[in-house]
This record gives sequence, C-alpha cells and structure tokens, in this order.
Amino acid sequence: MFKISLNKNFPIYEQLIEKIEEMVLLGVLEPDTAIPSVRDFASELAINPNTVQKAFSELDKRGVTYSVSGKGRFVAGDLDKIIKQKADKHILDMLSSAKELINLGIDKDILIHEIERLYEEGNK
Amino acid sequence: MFKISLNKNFPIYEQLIEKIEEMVLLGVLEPDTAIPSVRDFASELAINPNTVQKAFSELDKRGVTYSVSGKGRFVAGDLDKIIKQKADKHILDMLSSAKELINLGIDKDILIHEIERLYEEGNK
Amino acid sequence: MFKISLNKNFPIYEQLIEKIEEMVLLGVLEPDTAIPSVRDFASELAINPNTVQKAFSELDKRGVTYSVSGKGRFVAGDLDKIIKQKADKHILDMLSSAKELINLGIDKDILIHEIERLYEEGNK
Amino acid sequence: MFKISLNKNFPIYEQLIEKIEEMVLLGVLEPDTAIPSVRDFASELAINPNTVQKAFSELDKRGVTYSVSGKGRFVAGDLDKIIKQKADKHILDMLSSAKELINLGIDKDILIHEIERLYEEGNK
DNA sequence: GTGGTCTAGACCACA
DNA sequence: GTGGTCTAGACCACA
Repeated sequence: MFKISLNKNFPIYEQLIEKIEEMVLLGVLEPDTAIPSVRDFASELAINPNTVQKAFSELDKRGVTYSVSGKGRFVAGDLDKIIKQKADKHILDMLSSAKELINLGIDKDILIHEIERLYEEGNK
Repeated sequence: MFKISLNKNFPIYEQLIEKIEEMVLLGVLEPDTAIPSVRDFASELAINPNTVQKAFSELDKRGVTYSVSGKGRFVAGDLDKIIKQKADKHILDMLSSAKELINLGIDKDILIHEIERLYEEGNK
Repeated sequence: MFKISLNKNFPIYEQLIEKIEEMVLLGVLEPDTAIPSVRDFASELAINPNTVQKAFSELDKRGVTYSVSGKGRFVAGDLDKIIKQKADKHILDMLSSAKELINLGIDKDILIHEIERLYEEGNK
Repeated sequence: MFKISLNKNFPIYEQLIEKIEEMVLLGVLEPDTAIPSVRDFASELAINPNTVQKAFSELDKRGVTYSVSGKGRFVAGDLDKIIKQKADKHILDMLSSAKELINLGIDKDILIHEIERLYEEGNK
C-alpha cells in the first residue's frame, strides 16, 4: 500500500493521516468508495490498530472520510472544501518560508526561479 | 524580551532556539556580543534554567553562539555558514509547500503572485 | 552491562554516549535491534533517567540510534557513514599525538614499531 | 606572545599550561630563565590574574617551572624527566587512537603511511 | 557570578 | 510501557 517510516518526530498516526488524505485528494481513492478497515490497515502495515483508529478519527473529523456503522468507512463525496482548506494552509506555509528568506536577504527572483523550475520538472 | 507560547506541541526550548537564532541571524544581537546569562533568561521568561540551558547548548552546537567558561555566552563571530544553511533549509521548505500546491492543481502564477505581494509589503 | 566512572571531568552522559556508540559500531548491538529503555538503563546503572535521556538524544542526533515514539529506541540501520566519520576523527587524534612526539624529538621508527606491536597483540 | 582561544570546553588556565609547557619543552624558554610575572601575563593576555596563577601553580607542580619567593618564577633546570613523561603520555594517546582504528577495521598500513607522511611534511 | 552536570520527580503524547 | 519535556534545586569548575 504505502510505507510507514519509523523516523523519530513523525508519529505513525500522523503519517497515516497525511498519506490517506493525499490519496484521497489526488483522486487515487474515489469519492464514496470504501477504504480498508482498521484491522486490514493495521495488519497490512504491521502497526497497532489503535494507531489506525486514531488516524481514521482525525480523517473523519476533517471531513475526508465518513464512517457508516456496520458498513465501514468511505471517502467523502464532496472534497472541494477540503482541497480549498489544504491549499490555503500550504500557501501560508510557503509564504512563511518565503518571509524567512526575505529576512535573510535572499532576492525575490531566486525564489520565483526555484518555483518555476519545480513546475517545469513536474511537466516532464 | 519576547513571548513564549505554552503549546504542548512546541517545546519551550525549541521556541527559545528559534527566537534567539532569528535575533542573531537578523543582526539584532551583534557578533561577539554577550547574551543574557542562563539565570537572567530563565527569570525574565519565568521558565526553568534547565530549559534555557538546553536551548543554549543546541545554539552552541549549531555554531550560533559560544560559551566561555566562567564568563558567559556570546554571539558567534562568523555567521555566514549558518545563514547559508538556514536559507537552504527555508528554500527546501518553500518548495515542499509549492509541490503540494502543484499536486492540488494550483496554478504557478498564483504562487508567484503571492510571493511578489509579500516582497512588496516588506518594502512598504 | 558496563561500568560508569564518577570522575567529575568525564560526565556520565558522555561516558554513556561513548560506550553505547562503541558497542554499536563494533557490532555488539545489531542494526535495527532495540536497545534497553531509558528507565531500564537508568536503573541498571543506578543513574538518573534524565542523564540517560541526554545521552540517547545525542546518539539519535549522531545517527547511531533512532527512537520510535511509543515503541522504544533502535540501532540505526546504516552505520557506514558514522564509522567513516569516527575513523577520520581517530586518524586526526593519532596524528595529533604523533606530531607532539615529533616535536619532542621522538624517532619515527619508535612510533611505527609501537603501532605494529599493537596490531600483533590484537591478532593473538 | 600567543593567542588564547575563548573556545568552549577548553579552560583558559589549561591553555596557558599547555602553551607555556610547550615553549619550555621545545626550548623557546631556556632552563633557569625567568618567565613573565603573573601580572604581566594577565595584562598581556587580558585575562584574570587568578587564572594565570592557577596555571603557574600547576606548572610548578609538574616540575616545569619553580618559583623563588621575592624573585619570580623560572624555567626548571632539568627537563629530561618531564620530557620523558610527556612523551610516554603522547605514546599512550597515540596507541589509544590506533586501537580504536583497529577495532573499526582500519588496516595497519594506512596508519603507518599517515605517520610517515607527517614526518615527511615536518622535514620540508 | 557564569555555565555545565546531575538528581528527583511530574506530566504528556504515542503505541 | 516508551520516549520527550519540564520544573525545582543542588553542586561543581572556572574566572
């Protein structure tokens, strides 16, 4: 499915949240489709079911998934709002880094050039 | 001096490291100038001296400050290398956010526009 | 496990770092194997858990070990880089002593003879 | 005269001991010659007289210097024993580093080659 | 007075 | 149970 890193400072349940959210937002998991159960996830990734449960609860809270008692858990039908929120957050993160770079005296053009380079690579 | 947030996910000693490093790299604290003692810092911010000590040790290790046994702690004389490292790290952070934005389908021009706006604000 | 000296000029946490690092680099502790917990170490050696924690944090930072939140601490999987760094450091130390001996007028052959004797002893 | 580094972890009084001892053992300061007074040293190097005093006491204890009350402090007349001790200590240090290198699997020839290179450089 | 180390013990996030 | 952070307070080397 995907890899869990046992790296320090990055809790497993947060990695789970991030990766599942990513798969949902990128369309790998389609809206109103069922996702694997807590047990399946746990045994597949060899991690504690409590950890999976914690990640799922957070995904439900964020509106990325919803659970139907007795039937399982599904990808949310309307993801637009979540994508919007996510994008806003990343914009803020990006500008926060950019601000630090301004403070260090890095020129604007260097930043813009780096971003354009990133886009070009993505289009290859 | 500056404010410490008591958010559990942002340890006090890391906030200290970040804020002092920022003041040093921005030139608020001048090279080879003494910084307040462990005890002064602790009482000023109403935190434990050990917590300050932990932050200071890390700043020493990073080369931002150096301690002189029995005399106190001083801002490092040569900060160029550290500024370089810091800038590299921020570039990577910025591109990481930008990459997420690409994946979400945000157009390049929006990112660049945001960055240009940030620079303009800084120049007001 | 091993002995801790209470010499004031050789902090306990540094002794811990050195001894654990040695056991790791010599292969006594195998890669990706768990090492005893902070609390076990502390009670075994009759020292404070904080002191063990300090040593462990440094070992993590050096890449000798890594900690998994909630699960414990493990020997790093890839030690090659660290062994290389360690060897470089010891070469410099050795040459530093050798240089002092040159300055004192000790003949080169005496040094080389001593080193060859050391290797022969190791091969017995 | 010489430079004092305000580096962490290397007390000023120990730097003094090392540098004066070096000058004596290398013959820069001749046997039974007077050395500068505590006051002269302190003002010359801009350090605390107590610190100089502490270094001088240690040098006396080691037999490198001797003080004549009312007349000052002099380089010892017979330095052979001290040179011998110093050399023995450096041999042990060198072998200690060499031993670590053996443990890390470094070949003997590399060590010997490094030492020979050091001697050649010294003879240039 | 200044930094560095250590102990004792509490509390929290995570699994 | 495991690691990480923090407080309170002691003691030491150094200047």
